[in-house]
Amino acid sequence: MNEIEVFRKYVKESGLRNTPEREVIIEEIFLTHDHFDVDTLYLCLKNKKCSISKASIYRTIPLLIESGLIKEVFFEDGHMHYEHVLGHEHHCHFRCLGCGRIIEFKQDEVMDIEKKFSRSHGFEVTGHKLELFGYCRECLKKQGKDRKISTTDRVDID
Amino acid sequence: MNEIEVFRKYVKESGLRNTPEREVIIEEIFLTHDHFDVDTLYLCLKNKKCSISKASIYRTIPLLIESGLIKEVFFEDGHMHYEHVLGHEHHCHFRCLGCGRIIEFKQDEVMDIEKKFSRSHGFEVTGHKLELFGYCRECLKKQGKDRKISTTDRVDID
DNA sequence: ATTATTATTGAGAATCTATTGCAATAATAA
DNA sequence: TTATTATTGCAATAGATTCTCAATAATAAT
Ligand SMILES: [Mn+2]
Ligand SMILES: [Mn+2]
Ligand SMILES: [Zn+2]
Ligand SMILES: [Zn+2]
Repeated sequence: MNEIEVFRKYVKESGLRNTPEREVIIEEIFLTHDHFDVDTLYLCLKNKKCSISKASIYRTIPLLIESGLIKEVFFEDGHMHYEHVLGHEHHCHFRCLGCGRIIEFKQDEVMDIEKKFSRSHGFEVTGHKLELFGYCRECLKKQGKDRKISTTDRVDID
Repeated sequence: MNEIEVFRKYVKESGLRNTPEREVIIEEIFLTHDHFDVDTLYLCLKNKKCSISKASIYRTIPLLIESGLIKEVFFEDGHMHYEHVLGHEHHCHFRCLGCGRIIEFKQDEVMDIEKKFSRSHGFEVTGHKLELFGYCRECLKKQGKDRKISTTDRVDID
């Protein structure tokens, strides 16, 4: 099932109605793997002459989250940023405090943390969000500093 | 050094000026370990007759973050929530999707993830934010469901 | 196909959060 | 004590999101 089919199934089961506007929004979101926000999505569609009102975009986003197509990634510059989920492996984010760049990385160890916490508390853990902060290599170079090597660090770089 | 002393040092070194308003804000924040937002902080102070304008609170928060006294914890209900840092051990948060409750927990394994990422990318990692999502025991009971036990789960509960 | 029902749309108004301009005040240094 | 200027409170403003409402259109029923 692709994203459109998933959404059609979702609206049917929820007693909602599908519309061309919603499918245009979904198609635009799944064109790239980039993070996005409401305004850039709105302007993208506007430039492509398939203009959709901001109200409709704001009203569609909760449906896309509910149907598992997208999720919130981070809040920045006064508004939320999203990414699509379907067909995009789960990953974590590193944010460079110097240049603002976001780097994605996969990390299976977080699953162990989920399980450990779930066991010890008797809770059901359905997901997580992990964000690392720091400085990317370019920003470290720019400052003339190399990465701080901690004493517990291995010396060989893999 | 307590929080007031840390802040006095910070304003001196930054060429700013300390004020009674700022110290009242800091004292209120460090009265409890609860998460807080601007509005509850504002109303708390208003009720205690040491009213301070919202503008001053908004202007003070970046200074408190910069001086390491507080940090952003999560964005919810359309605005940011904070917690104080000094004298409060670093921890992660579990958010119950049923009742909205936030549960704090400590988790050293994230440090390993930081180091691993730092080594493999040559970045400097200065911090992280880990949030788990799911359902707390009370919410699972309310739904008549127990926690799903995955096949990889150990059976003995520690 | 036609009709009835009602969810959805777009435009703008309203709301809410956060920032900013400004005159009065007050913290620091001279 | 005086001079300098950061800070304050208030109100105005900006920006993000939600809401109102009339027109439209997706679905179900006939
Ligand atoms: Mn991502
Ligand atoms: Mn906390
Ligand atoms: Zn960078
Ligand atoms: Zn709960």
